[in-house]
Amino acid sequence: MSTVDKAISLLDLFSIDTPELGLSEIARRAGYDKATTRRLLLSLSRHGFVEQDAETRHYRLGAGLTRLARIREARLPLLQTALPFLRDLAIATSETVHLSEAGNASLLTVLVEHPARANRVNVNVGEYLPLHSTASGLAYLAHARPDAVKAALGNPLTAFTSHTVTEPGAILAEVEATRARGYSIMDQGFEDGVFSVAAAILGSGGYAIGTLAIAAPVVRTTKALAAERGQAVAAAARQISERLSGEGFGALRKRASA
Amino acid sequence: MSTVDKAISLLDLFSIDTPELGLSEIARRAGYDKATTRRLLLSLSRHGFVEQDAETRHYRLGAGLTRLARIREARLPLLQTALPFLRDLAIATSETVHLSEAGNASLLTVLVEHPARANRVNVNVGEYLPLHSTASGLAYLAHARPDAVKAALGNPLTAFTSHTVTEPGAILAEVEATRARGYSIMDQGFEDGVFSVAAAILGSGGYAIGTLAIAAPVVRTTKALAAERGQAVAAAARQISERLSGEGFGALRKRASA
DNA sequence: GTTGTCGGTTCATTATTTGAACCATTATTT
DNA sequence: AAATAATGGTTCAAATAATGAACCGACAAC
Repeated sequence: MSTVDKAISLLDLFSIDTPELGLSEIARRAGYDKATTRRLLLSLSRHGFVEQDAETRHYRLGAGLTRLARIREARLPLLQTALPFLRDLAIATSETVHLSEAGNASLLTVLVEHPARANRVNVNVGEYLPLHSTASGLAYLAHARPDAVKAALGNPLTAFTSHTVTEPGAILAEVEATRARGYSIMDQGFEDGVFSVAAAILGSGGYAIGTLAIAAPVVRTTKALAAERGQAVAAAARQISERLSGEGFGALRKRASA
Repeated sequence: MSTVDKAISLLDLFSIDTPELGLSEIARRAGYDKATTRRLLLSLSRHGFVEQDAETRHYRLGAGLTRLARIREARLPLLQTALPFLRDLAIATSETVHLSEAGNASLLTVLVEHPARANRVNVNVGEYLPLHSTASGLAYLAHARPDAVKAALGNPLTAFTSHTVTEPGAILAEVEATRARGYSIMDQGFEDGVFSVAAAILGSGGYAIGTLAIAAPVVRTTKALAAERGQAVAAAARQISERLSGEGFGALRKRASA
C-alpha cells in the first residue's frame, strides 16, 4: 500500500457518526504507528483535508475537501438544482427523499430530506449505493452506458436480504421495466422493511448523472401509493433533468438510445 | 515535499475553468515526471479523488471528494439551509449573493447565485476569501474567536486595490462598526468597481461559521441601496443562524461575548 | 510519409518513510 | 493523594517506497 493510499485511507475513518477523532484513536483504527499517522495527518492538514481543533486536538474533515467538491459540482450543479424538488417531494409524500450522484459505475448519496416522523427510513449522505439492489441503482442502470451496466452486473452480486435479486438476467428485466415505466421499484431488496421508488436524472448526453428516490417503510406502502410516489419522483427527475441541461426530457432520452 | 503533498497538489490543478486535464498536461503543470504523476493519479483514483474519462483518458475531480465533503457538511448543513435564502436574496436584489464557510481562520466560498444581468459581479465557488479586505471577511472577524482575529491580522496584509485597508487598527475599527451595525461594508477593498455587504452566520457556540454577502457593481450602489442590502443580508443571516442552531440570534450573540 | 505528442511501462538508483523508544502533560484508576 | 494509563508529540538509524530516463505503440499534426 503506497504512502498516498495510507494517507487517504485515514480520511475514510471519519463518518457522520464519527466526525472527530484523536491522533491515537486514528492510529489505532488505521493500524499505523502514531508517528506515521501524525506525519500523514500533517500532510493532509497542509492541504485542508483535515483540520485539528485547537482545544480538543481532535481531527476532523477539512474545508479543502469542500473546496474541491464545490469545484467539481460547479460544472454541473446537481445538488443545488435538485434541493427544492427534494424538499417539495418530502413535504408532499411525508417520506424520505434522497438524491444520488452517478460516478464511474457508482452511485453516491449526496442529499437527504427526512420527514419529521418517528418511523421513517434513515439514509445517510456520503454512502455509495449498490446498483443491483436499490431503487436508485435500477433507475441508474436503466439510463446508463452499456459498459457501465456490464460492469455492474459482471461480478457476483450481494444478497443483502432474502428479497434481493442477484441473477443478472432477472435484474436486466427489471431494468427494462424501469425504463418503460419511467421509475424503478425496489421492495426490500437492500434492507428489510424498506420500499423505494426512484427515477434517473439525465445529463446532456442522455445518460443518467444522478437519481432521485423516495424511500418508505413497507408498512406505509400500498400499490396505489407506490404508483403515486413513482410518478411524482419521475416528474421531479424530469424537471431537474430539463433544468440542468436546458433541453426536453424526450430529446435527452432519445439521445442515449442512438 | 512529501509524496502525499505531491499527490494532493495535483488536485489543485483542477478548477472551474479547467475541469479536465490529460496526464501529460498534469505532469507539465505540476513539474513532475509523467511516470510519477501517473502513479500519484492512480492512488488518488483508487479513492475516488480523481476519475479518468474512459474515452478521452482525461482526469477530473472525483466522487470521493464529494462523499467526504457531504460527510463534513452533514454535521452542519450550512449549504442546504442557506440555499433558499440565497435565492430569495438574489431575486430581491438582482445582485450576486454568495455564501462562504468558515474554516480555521479562513473563508471558503461554497455557493453563489448570480443574477441574470450582463453587468454583474462574478464570484467563483471553491475560492478562499481574504479576511481583511472583503465584506465576508469583516463579517467573519466581527464574530470570530479572538485568536482567529489575531491570526488574521498578525501578518503583513495585502493591498489588492488602492482602496484596501491594511492597517490592523483601522481594520479592527471597521470590525467593531460591523458588529454594531449587524453587517459589514466593503467599498472596492478587494476588487475595483465592486461594492459588497455581508453578515455572519452564527453557530451554536456564538461564533461565525459562515457568512452571507451581496456583491454589486459600485455604479449600481447608493448609500440607501447599501443600507437596504445590508439589512436584507443581516436578516437572512439571522434566519439561517436560527434555523441551524434552533436558538434565538440574540442568545447566540450573547454567548460569544461571555 | 514524417515528426511530434499522447498515455503508458520498466527497473536501477535515489529519496522518503517508518516505528521503537522516548518525552511532558493530562486523565483515569486505585 | 498517589500511582498508573493514555494522550499528543518527537527523533533518527534502518527499511521501504518512490523516482524518472529511456522506452513503447497509437494517434495527431504537419
